[in-house]
Amino acid sequence: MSLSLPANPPFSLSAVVESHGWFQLAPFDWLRPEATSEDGSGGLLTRVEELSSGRVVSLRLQDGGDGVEVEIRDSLTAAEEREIVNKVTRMLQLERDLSAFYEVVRGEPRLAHVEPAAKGRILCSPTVFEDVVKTILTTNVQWSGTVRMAKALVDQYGTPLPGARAQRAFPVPERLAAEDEASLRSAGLGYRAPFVLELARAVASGARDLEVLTSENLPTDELRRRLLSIKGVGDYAAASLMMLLGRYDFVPIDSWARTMVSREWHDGAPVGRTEVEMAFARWGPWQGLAYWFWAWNSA
DNA sequence: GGTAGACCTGGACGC
DNA sequence: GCGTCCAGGTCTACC
Repeated sequence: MSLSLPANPPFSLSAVVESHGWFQLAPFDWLRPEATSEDGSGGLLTRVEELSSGRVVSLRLQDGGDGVEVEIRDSLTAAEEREIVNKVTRMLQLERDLSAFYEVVRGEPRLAHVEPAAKGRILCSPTVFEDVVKTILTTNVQWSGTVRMAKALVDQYGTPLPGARAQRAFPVPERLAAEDEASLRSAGLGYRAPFVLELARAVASGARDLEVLTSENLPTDELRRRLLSIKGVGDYAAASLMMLLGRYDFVPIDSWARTMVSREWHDGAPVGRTEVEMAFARWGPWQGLAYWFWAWNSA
């Protein structure tokens, strides 16, 4: 069966998918546009997803009209279909309205590319839990390490797709909560293992509700406070997660951000948090997006 | 509130 | 091939 989901214009699947490196993390798989069409349009995003009913399905997402076309091999119940619609809507931020952002950055040459290319949406996971775990996996490690750890979690703990055991979903909190720290360490998570385990157990037990963080009614300061209360989530990780949650008031400042700001505005001299913050402060509530999509001189 | 050291791993480098 | 050093954010203990 297939589902056609509309998006707030402008929309481009490849612009969302390639907004950052999430598409390289299991169980996402991305066939770039040049691999799927002669004119360079399109692209195919696939992902194995475990539904709350316990069923595991394979999703194939492609550009479709004014939104995205979702193809699922199996027939679904109405509840399962609703769940997939909700998850895809979150993954691709289909309902995000970025017209105010485009208005604010109009006239800034380094951001002139965003609106014509339908950039501004950021690829998310279907659940906040998966986004938080993966963000913890980005800390204090090079990107190749994040890719390796995400793959290990999926390969070792993800529920397989029926008939294709090599294809697995991202493990649900209950699955990770049943493990012990040594097991997660053996998956290559290192010192992050207790952080991920504690989070999974808190979510599985109901002690922590992460999905409530998607509520637009939650004040930004309160959202940040709740994210920082998660072990393993510091300033950088909280700012990154806020971007995924549609709050752009903070710039995720990591070593790359400091390097790029240093090259762009300080002739390569070492810079700290303050200089990065000052570089994007003028964009106010959109500064996170301005940073994210800035066309760096030296990138 | 600010700071130092520990955490873990892969990659770069020198021998 | 082996050993050493370093980079990458966050936590905890300490001042």
